Amino acid sequence: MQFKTRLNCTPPLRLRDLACLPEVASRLQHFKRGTEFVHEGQSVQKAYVLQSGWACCYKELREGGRQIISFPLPGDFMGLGSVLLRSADHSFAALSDIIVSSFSVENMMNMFQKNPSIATAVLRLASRDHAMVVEHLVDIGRRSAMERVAHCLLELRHRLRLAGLASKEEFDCPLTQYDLADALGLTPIHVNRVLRQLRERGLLTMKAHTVAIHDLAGLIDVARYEGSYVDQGGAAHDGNLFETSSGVEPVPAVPSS
Amino acid sequence: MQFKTRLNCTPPLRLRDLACLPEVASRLQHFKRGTEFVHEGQSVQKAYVLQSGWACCYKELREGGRQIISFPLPGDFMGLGSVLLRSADHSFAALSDIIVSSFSVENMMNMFQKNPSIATAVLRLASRDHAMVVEHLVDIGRRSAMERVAHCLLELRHRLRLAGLASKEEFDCPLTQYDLADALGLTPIHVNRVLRQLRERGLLTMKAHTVAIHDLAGLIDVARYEGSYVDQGGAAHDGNLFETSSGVEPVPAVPSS
DNA sequence: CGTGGAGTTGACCAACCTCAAAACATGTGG
DNA sequence: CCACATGTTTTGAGGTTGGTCAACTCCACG
Repeated sequence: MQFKTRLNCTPPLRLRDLACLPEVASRLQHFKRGTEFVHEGQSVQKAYVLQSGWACCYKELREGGRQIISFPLPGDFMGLGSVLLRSADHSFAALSDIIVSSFSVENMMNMFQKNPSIATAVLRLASRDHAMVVEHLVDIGRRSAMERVAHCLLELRHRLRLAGLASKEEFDCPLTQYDLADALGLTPIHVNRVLRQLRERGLLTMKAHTVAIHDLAGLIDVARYEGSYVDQGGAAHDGNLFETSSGVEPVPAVPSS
Repeated sequence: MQFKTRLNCTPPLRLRDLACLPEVASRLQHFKRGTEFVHEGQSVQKAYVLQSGWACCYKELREGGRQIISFPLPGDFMGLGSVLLRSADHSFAALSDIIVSSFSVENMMNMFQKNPSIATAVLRLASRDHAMVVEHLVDIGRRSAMERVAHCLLELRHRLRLAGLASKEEFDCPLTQYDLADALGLTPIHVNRVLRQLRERGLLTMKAHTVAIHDLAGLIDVARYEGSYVDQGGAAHDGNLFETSSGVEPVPAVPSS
C-alpha cells in the first residue's frame, strides 16, 4: 500500500521509526468535491492525512461567512490538534475529489509508546502547521490585498513544488475566487480586481483551474515573499515529500527547486 | 521550588507523570519590561514557561512594524514550536517585568522517553495554542475594529480569570494602545477611537494599566465572544491553572468563573 | 436550451489609515 | 522640587483601500 506523509522529512527521525506507520493507518477513504468531512464542534477520534486532491480548513461565523485557515495539500496532516482536544476546533472540506487515510487517537498513542521519536516528529509537524498559520496571520493583519493574493499563490506554488505537483511556471488549482477571498479576509469582488491587476502587470494569470506564473521574481517582489517557514525552519533540502511503500526504502519524489 | 505550568490540567495526564517536570526546569530567569529575550531567526535550544508578568510573541516585518501573534500569560509555554524547528519562528518580548523558567530540547526529549503521556500532554498544549492563533486569525480576517478590540480584551480577561489574576469586573493590563494595534492589525489611532466608543457606550474603560468592565453582557454581545477555545475544547472545569510544589498534590488556584 | 455557479465590471460608500499636533503622564537629573 | 525628556493618549482633517450593491457575461452541465 502506498502511504504518503511528511513525517519522514524531519531529519532526526530514522526510517525504521516509520515502519509502524502504515500499519496503523486505516484504509483509504474518498470524498467528493464539496464534502465537509469534519464539522467544527463534532467530537472526533480521527486525524487525517491527505493523499490526493485539495482540501480546506475553516471556521464558520455565526453571522454567516467563513474564514479559511489553511489549504491542506497532498501529504499534509489534517486535524492533528483536534485529536487531542475533545472536539474538532475547525471544519474540513474537500475542494476537489480527494483521498485520505485516517488515524485514531489510540493509534497515535500507541505509536508514541512504541517510539517516542514519533512524538517528536509529530510535534515538529504541528510546529510547522503553527508557523504557517502565523504567517497567514501576518498576511491578513499587515499586508495589502495585492500582497496577500500574491503571497498566498506563491506559498501554494512553493508547497506544491515540494510535493512534486507543480512545474516551474504553472500549477493546477481548484480554488475559486470565493475560496481565496475567504482565506485572505477579502471580498470575492476585490480578489477579482486584484487578480486583474496582477494579470495586467504581466505577473500571473489564473483561469480555468490553472495558475500560470509569468514573472516569478516580480511576483515575489510584490508579495514580499520569503517562504522559509514552508521548509520547516530553513532545512530547504530536507523539505521534500517522499513516497514510501510500507517499510521499503523511500525515494525522493522531486529534486528541490 | 514553585513551578507553574498548565500541563497538569489535561485530564488524561496523571500526577506522577509530572514528577519529572520540575527537575528538568532550569533555574528561574528575570527579564525587564521591554526586553526581547528571543529573537526571530536565532537558533534556540530552549522553550520557556512564563511564571509571572506579561509577554508578547510577534513577527517583525521588513517594511517596519510588527504583528503580535499572542500575549502569553503566567503559566503559558513560549516557543514550544521553535524547540523542534531549527530556529525561532517568532520573537518574544517582555511587556512587564517577568520571570520565566526554561527547558532545553534534550530535557523535552528525555521526558518523552521517560513517559510518553507527557508527549501527549505537550501536543495537547500545542493544539490549544494553535486554536488560539486560529481564533486570532478569524478575528483579524473577519471582524470589525470594534469587535476585535472587545474580543481581545474579553479573551485576556477570560485567561486571566483562569489563572486567578482577574476579578469579575477588573484586571491589571500593561498593554499600550500600540500593543493592541499591533496585535489586531489596526492603527494605534484607531484603537484609541474604538476604546473611546466602548467607553462612551458604558461597556469598558481602559486607563492607567487597568481594564474595567462595566457591562460584561453587552461587551460579549458586541464582540460576539465565545471563549470555549480558551478552555481547551470545552473542558471548562479542567481549564484551571494549578500550582504544584515539586511533586506535591496540586491545589486548584481559583474556582472557575 | 435553461439553469446555476463562477468570473467580471461599474458606481458609490464607509471603515480605517495617514499626517499633524496637542494634552497628559511618568521618570530623570539638576 | 522643578525642568525637561520621553512615552502614551487624545483629537482633528482629509485621503485610500477595500466593501456593498447591482448588473451582466461566460461556461459547464443537465
